[in-house]
Amino acid sequence: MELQLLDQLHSRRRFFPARQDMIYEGQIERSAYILASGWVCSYKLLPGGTRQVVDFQIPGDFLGLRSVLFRKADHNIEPITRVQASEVQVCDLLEAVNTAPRLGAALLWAASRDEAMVVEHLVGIGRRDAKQRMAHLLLELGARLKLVGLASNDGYTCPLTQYLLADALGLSAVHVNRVLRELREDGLVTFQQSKVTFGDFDGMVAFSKFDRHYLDHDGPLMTWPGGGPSSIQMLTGLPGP
Amino acid sequence: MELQLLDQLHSRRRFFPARQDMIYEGQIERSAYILASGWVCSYKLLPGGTRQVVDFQIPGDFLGLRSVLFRKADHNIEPITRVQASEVQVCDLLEAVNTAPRLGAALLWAASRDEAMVVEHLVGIGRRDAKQRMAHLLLELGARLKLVGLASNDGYTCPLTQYLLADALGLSAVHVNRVLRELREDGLVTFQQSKVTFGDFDGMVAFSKFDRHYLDHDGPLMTWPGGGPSSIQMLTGLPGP
DNA sequence: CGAGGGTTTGACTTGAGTCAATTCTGGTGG
DNA sequence: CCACCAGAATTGACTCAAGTCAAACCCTCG
Repeated sequence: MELQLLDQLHSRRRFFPARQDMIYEGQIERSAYILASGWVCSYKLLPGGTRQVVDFQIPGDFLGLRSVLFRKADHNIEPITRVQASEVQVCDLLEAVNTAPRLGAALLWAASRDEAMVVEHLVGIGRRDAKQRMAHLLLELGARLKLVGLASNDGYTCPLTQYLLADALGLSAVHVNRVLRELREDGLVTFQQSKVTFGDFDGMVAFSKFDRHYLDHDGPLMTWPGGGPSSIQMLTGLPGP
Repeated sequence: MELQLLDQLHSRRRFFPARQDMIYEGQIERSAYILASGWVCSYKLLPGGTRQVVDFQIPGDFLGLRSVLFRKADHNIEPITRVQASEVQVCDLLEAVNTAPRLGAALLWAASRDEAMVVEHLVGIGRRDAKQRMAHLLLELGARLKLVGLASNDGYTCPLTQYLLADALGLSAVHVNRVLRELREDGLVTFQQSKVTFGDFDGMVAFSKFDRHYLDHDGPLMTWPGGGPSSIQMLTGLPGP
């Protein structure tokens, strides 16, 4: 029954060209999306023109939850590549949650997982140096992509520019370039031609003190009778690894 | 009826001495708290001994939601002062949510508001310089304290040390001291003897580009029939301003 | 009144930013 | 198929914000 509802949520599938905001700060019409293909980033603009990328989302991610819950979106969401996504409208979502309370639990859990990721990002920017931050980010993206079958331990395809990396890591684009060169010279990772290639995966993990624990908290605490797939997979309909 | 449930949540009231963790990373017993008096901070430790304070909580704040939803707490929570708080146990919370679905909506909304605050913090650390970050933090704390009647536009009592400020802002304690001196010399704020005193409130707002918008998103989208108080106030039982 | 946090300051170092010039690349239209 | 262009990546030289180290100082509370 919940599955049926989820199918409905997936009904309105749309395409978005790169660089044209799907959601912008202050927007009133509220809708969320489930990413089917392509990458997007959520960011905030500061007076002064600089911006801070809060997170990147990849296929399978649910995005814009906060813009649905609040009256107005409090951040922007922009496709990095051409993107295919299922629109989820407020009313549908509300209805679904009312009909299937466990879906609400899954949402709450998903929101918390989101927050955990933002917290990890915060910690990185606050207390790690540029090189570690970069290594950490590349590993995190790899781990997340692997969950949906888009990466291996060797590496993955990555459409991010050095400007985007800079805005995510709180660095300047120039410094991003220097840091990437250092990592390459250390034989840890190579990021060229839109490809991330790990030269020494274990070395990366050790160097960046990467602990993927925060990515895979177990599913929602209100367990499904019969122990189905994790809530996030139910939500997004993507297969596991 | 919901009110009755909330009363139950407030039943187990406890005291905690300063500096002794209420929740620590990896902890299995899961419980959350509603802060009645005193200040606490939630933080993460990094290998290497440094730490990053994610947020401070003040009376009326609900804390530890993520530590309840996940199997293990993913961060630490430490009282800064002696603290009085009502313990909320997982089972009670679950029961309450099951009995009153709207409470679940309120929780979801509260979690999102939390995330919005962390995002704002992230943006600050990523893209604002030390002086602006400090000004912004002092204003934010002021705004939040005013909501529960603990601050005026003139200032407030603040138990934070310069070390705590440093760990929150991603700075060194020494630099925090210098930045506070500069702000004082500019006539914007004074922070001495555990008192924050605004010298030029409007100047502060202008200088730090403070926009309190993110603090007061309107209540949960599933509105209470009859339009009662906002969910957060319902949750915490504290009066509005 | 002494001790131990917490605060202040100065002197020096360093990670990261800025500016500016080149080179590389992928995509486009002729 | 190729010349061309815009955006992206690279690199060097210089600057500056913030960190580190170290030494006082100063509350406050037992």
